[in-house]
Amino acid sequence: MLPMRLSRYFLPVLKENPSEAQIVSHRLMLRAGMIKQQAAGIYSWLPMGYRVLKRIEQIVHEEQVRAGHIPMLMPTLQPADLWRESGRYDDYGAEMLRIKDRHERDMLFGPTNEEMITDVFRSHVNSYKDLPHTHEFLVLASTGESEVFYDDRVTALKLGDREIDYDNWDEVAKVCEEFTTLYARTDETHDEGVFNGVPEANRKVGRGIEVGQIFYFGTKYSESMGATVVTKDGGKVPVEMGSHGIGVSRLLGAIIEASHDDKGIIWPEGVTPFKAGIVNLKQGDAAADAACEGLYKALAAKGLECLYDDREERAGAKFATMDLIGLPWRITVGPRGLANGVVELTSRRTGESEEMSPEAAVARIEEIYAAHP
RNA sequence: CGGGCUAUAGCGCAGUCUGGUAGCGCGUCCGUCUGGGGGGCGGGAGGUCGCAGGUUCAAGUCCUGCUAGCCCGACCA
Repeated sequence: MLPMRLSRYFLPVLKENPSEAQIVSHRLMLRAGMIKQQAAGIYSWLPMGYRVLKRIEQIVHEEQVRAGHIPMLMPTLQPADLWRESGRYDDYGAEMLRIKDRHERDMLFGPTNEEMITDVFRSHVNSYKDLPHTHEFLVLASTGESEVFYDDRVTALKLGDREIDYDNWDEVAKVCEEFTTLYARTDETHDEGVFNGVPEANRKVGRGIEVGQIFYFGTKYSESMGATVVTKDGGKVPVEMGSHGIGVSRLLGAIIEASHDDKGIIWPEGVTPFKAGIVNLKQGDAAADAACEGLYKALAAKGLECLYDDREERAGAKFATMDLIGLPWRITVGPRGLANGVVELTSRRTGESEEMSPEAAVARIEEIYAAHP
């Protein structure tokens, strides 16, 4: 997508804190014009928020595919009959939205997809030969949004950098070992005694946000819904099942929780909605306007999506908006600097500024993002 | 589903106790001076006070019922 002029964009920022938002990430998303609440727990993603959401989704998707996932899509509107088979139609209470279609058939708004995938599976997979050769499921407790106690080495794991041969039992076992032996608990399951066994240098206590989980179902769904395969010796067994997921929108919130200050969001380069912001300090000044246009086009030519604040606003208002929405880099353009042939490149994270020629600024931005494809 | 809190202009709030002309800040619109961190001055628009009943000469304010939102819990992938 091309760079965007703020005067033509839709960015409804709020100067004051909405009263209903208590959590800092929620507050900042509302203030930065990323989301709009439509009902309890139901939000519209406004342009700025949508860009970040899609960006994170894309990263997660790419990594999942790299790890061997095969994407597919299942309906949210689901027939009640499948849920009756698994027994969950009655287990769920008012939490589940139940509806009837025009033929008076019972339908539901599926909060999850186990019944769907089990039905797909049982329709098309009959033999053990059709199954992938997975050796083990890893089961992690959900972390919740709470205090967490963990061994430092848990977060030091660098999974993306390694190649694993899933047919090699020893290799897989080694990874499992890495996951399952290190201590990592929420306050609900925390054991002070065991935690004290962790080397003191690695002992960490902090706030945790659940952004994903892994569940092991066993044969809960396969048995009740008849998802079986024929084994080597001709027998019939229900398949072992499990699931895992990443909450993309929650991940977005977690990033803000971890990366903000009192002025607003600070986007990491990898997920920022725009690579940089261009602030024209004196809209209508011939030199400033021309310099901004030049930057805007030069960055666009290099495929760098930036946001040009070309509004008729005071400098202070433009700075405040940029700080709030959190673009990691800002190019400030004004008559004063241009008289010396320079613009200012400012890091949102450190607040440090550096004066340089417009060409040098473009080169720097390009260089910075070469490291964040 | 339980417990607590809230509802007044687009947003943030006062006014409710003690009933009597609908207020403030921000935003917005017009004009003007400005122009390197949410600017100054002048002028304007904008509200069936969440909804429905009731008490009263009179209800934003008192009473009853409802609805919506927020927080905590329960539930859950």
